Amino acid sequence: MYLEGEIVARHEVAFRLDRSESGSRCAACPARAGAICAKLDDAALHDFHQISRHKVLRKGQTLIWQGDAVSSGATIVSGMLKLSAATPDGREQILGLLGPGGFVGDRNRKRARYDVVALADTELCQFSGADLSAFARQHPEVLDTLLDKTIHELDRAQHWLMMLGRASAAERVATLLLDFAGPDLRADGDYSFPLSRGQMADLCGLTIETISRQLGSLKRSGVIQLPQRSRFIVSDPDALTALAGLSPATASH
Amino acid sequence: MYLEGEIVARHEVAFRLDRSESGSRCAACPARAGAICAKLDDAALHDFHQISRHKVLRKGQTLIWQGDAVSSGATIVSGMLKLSAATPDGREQILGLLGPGGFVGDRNRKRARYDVVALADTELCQFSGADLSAFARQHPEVLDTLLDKTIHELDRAQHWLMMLGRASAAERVATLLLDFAGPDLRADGDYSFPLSRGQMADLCGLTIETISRQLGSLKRSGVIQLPQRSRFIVSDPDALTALAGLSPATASH
DNA sequence: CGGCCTGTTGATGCTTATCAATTCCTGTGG
DNA sequence: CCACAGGAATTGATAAGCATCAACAGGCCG
Repeated sequence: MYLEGEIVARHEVAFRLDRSESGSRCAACPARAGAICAKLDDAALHDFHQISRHKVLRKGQTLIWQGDAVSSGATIVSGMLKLSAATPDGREQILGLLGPGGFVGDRNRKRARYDVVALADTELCQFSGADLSAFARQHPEVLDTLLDKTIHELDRAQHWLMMLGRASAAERVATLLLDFAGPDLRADGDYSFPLSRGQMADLCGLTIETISRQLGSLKRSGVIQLPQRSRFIVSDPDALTALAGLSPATASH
Repeated sequence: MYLEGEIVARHEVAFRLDRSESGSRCAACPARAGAICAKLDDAALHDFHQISRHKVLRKGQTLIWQGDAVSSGATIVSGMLKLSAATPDGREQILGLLGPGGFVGDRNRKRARYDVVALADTELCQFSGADLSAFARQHPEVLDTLLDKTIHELDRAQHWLMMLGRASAAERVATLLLDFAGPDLRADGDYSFPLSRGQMADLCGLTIETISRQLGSLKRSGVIQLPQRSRFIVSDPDALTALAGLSPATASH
């Protein structure tokens, strides 16, 4: 199995670097600009590095199970995590997605209210809750950054509240495509779906079939093209934006 | 108008106290235990009091309009605020409710993404964004408390994401009633609706008619009684809890 | 007593879920 | 390299759930 071999190799490299000259790995960390360690100076970064532990998740692996006791937090170095809750009868709703720089795991909470699953192979920088609390007491700038990140997550959640509460299927899918396209939306731009149809459905509060139909509808009306399952081309960005409706200033992600 | 007279009187009392021996009012503040000033000691509380301004909103008044520039924050002393967003064509979704101790207004944000409206006569303790930032730099415990509160809001928002994305009308209404009843749910307990049917609809992502029908259905099946429009009695708490479904451990509010 | 706002109830239709069948990729093994 | 298996996605038919439109009832204030 090629993939697994690759992952193990990456893990070992990470582990070796982890034990090397402290802080050097942090300085080169691609996720640092957006992570809770962003505002730390070199000395503080050295200390912070001491309490961190590198961890690798393979695509599909679960970091935290809904209902588990949680006593740690982690920054995402690379990859992507999905936070999702499920009802006893199997309905699932994605509560959030986290990319590089994202922070998962809340202090003060005893039991996880949602599953945390890797949507792609993911590297984490993990901390124990106690270590993180102690560090934050000495370095309030971590709290400051964490507060900013939490507020940002709250914004995103509120944006989706509006979607799930009041938007039609067409509006939800159009908004999702704009989200996927990101800030550099342009005519004939070629973008990829970071999620499967099923995951898009769990995010939008719809079914796979409805997602598929809405994409088909957008394709038939010439707003987008679907050259492959995992890619889309935005032929008419203005039309897509108009379909998304719901307030002009709703760029999240 | 009786109500208005009462409000003006309260406002003037507040104003006089505001100018009196500093900190004394804060010490007696009923909202303090849950507010961002909860962890401040007496000296810090004195300083904090200096940058605060008392403000009173009448029921129905708007504190912040969606799209407005915001440069201040406020703690709710008494009353209740609604955070809601509306689409250009008039659909509204409530994004959150804040009671005493709640904090409204986000640092770093240039424009409000939602309206903030008083659902009842409301007293606020208001701060300029600059003052609050400066104070927080010197008293990181404010950041700490604010982070806790923001995480709590995020939890609530995620709980509602699940509701709006995956719950039926019956489940949403049952959950709402449990929310209203609070932690002391008991058989034949008598509770009041803090929201109108329309506000409940805006919170649940439903219409007024659907809310009314679901309440009627619960009444007909003997789970609740509706002696007045603004009150309900929970005859069968277990049935109500079962109807709310969606994970046993979802007490918010 | 009477208007008016809020809430309830009823009839109908649209939107989206559900169930089912088929097609299309993707990647695996021959 | 090609064929094939198996999951993912699409498409179709039908039904459930909720919205919408409309009429009516009940409080609450003047």
